[in-house]
Amino acid sequence: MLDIKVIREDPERVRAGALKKHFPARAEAVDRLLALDAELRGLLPRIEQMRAEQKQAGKRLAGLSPEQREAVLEQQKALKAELQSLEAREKELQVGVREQQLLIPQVPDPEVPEGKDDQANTEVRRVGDATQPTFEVRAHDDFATARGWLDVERAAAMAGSRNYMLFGDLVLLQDAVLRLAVDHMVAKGFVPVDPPLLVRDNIMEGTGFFPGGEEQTYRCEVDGLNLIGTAEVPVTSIHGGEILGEAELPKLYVGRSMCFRREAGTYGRDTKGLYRVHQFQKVEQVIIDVADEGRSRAHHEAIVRNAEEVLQMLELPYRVVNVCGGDLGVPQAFKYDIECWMPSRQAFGETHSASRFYDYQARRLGIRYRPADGGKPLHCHTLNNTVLASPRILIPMLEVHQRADGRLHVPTALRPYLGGRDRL
RNA sequence: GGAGAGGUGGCAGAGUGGCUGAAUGCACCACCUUGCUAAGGUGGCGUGGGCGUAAGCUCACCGGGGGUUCGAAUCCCCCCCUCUCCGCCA
Repeated sequence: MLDIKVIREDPERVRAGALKKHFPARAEAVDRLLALDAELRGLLPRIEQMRAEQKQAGKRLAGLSPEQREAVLEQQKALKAELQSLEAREKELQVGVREQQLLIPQVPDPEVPEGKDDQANTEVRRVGDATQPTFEVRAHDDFATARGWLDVERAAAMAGSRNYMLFGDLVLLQDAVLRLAVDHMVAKGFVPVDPPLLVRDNIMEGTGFFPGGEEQTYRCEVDGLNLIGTAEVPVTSIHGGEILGEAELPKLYVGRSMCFRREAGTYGRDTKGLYRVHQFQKVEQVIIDVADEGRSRAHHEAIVRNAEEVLQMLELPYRVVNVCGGDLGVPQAFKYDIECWMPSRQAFGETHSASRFYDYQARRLGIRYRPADGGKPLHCHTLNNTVLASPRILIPMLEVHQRADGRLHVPTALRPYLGGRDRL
């Protein structure tokens, strides 16, 4: 969430930010917040004064008093009754302020393009050769099914649509790309994490997925737990509620986990193949560092490069796009997507998403650090980016590396993970 | 699942109804001392909010939420977590 002081100082900027992200309803939360906040601040001095009075009288009463005690007690009771009604209102206001504050989105950075949806994203750079080969490339799912590597029908029969089963070499290939991604990040000093997949509501809230993302989340109601949609959730929350030392920062983590998404409201979109599915595996990089915009920006560029390096090792053509306002999530200030070339679509398809949040998540989660000079604790900055998500990454793998003979080319960097094989 | 014990400031650890926002130690910050990456001395040092140009004043917070009381870290209830023992299962 945003610092309430920031909202008070420049509500117009915050409101404009919400509108740039195409969240008109959330923009209105700014006004509701300010109204509640104003009432609360009007009430607080009165309440505080009464509490101070109560405290003082109580202390005097402690020492000694024969029957004078009775009179004071009467007064105290009257004071208490009045105070209680004011406190009830205070409580309401505080809850209301928090509710509205959670709804208010992070303000997008100035260089975020205007726009309603991904059509308005702007290309930053394009890497690799996306030209079509001479033979006719089969769509990834047709190809994989023909090879006996994929069965969507049987998966759907037991689990519904948007499910899949992988078999044989495709399972091994998936493990290989995931492991390559983890190894790449570990070599860069990231600590690998195998996190909980089921988390409490407050963790979903802290990372900005709740409120708002409930529909996309599988929930285990009897236990009050939610299946994570990304390792970002538990990994960013590792230091929730803590005050770190500046010397410990930055924290570099690479989470590897299953991810689950309901994909509600996406009926009819991307129904074919492995593009949009309910469960997948993802390697995710997370950085927690000091509150410095320049450093956040530098980290952001670095984590995009990390993902690009993996794609280059996988010999996949891709482009990096600057995500427009309407395509940004609630907590993000800026986001790059990486899109891999997908021959069957004759288009680039999103495979990665790199976000910076500044202190938005850290404020919600209570991740702070004590500056080296010993000053007051500050909220950290957080960032994250996909390193690799499968099976979506298998789409370009199966199409770009498909060969005329019906076999699959194995990129050099991947061969050590597949027993040295160069074709599958 | 059953039975106990416990959750206090960055950490360790006192505190069982008002004198406690909280002893003490460590860590940390500032200054001083000291002939050398050690040791010592003095002072400071929880977090968040409100009011104030400021100095400062004030309120809340001792796992979370309710309650008792004029007054709760301290008493009662519910929940969460940790540890130990038993059971169960892998």
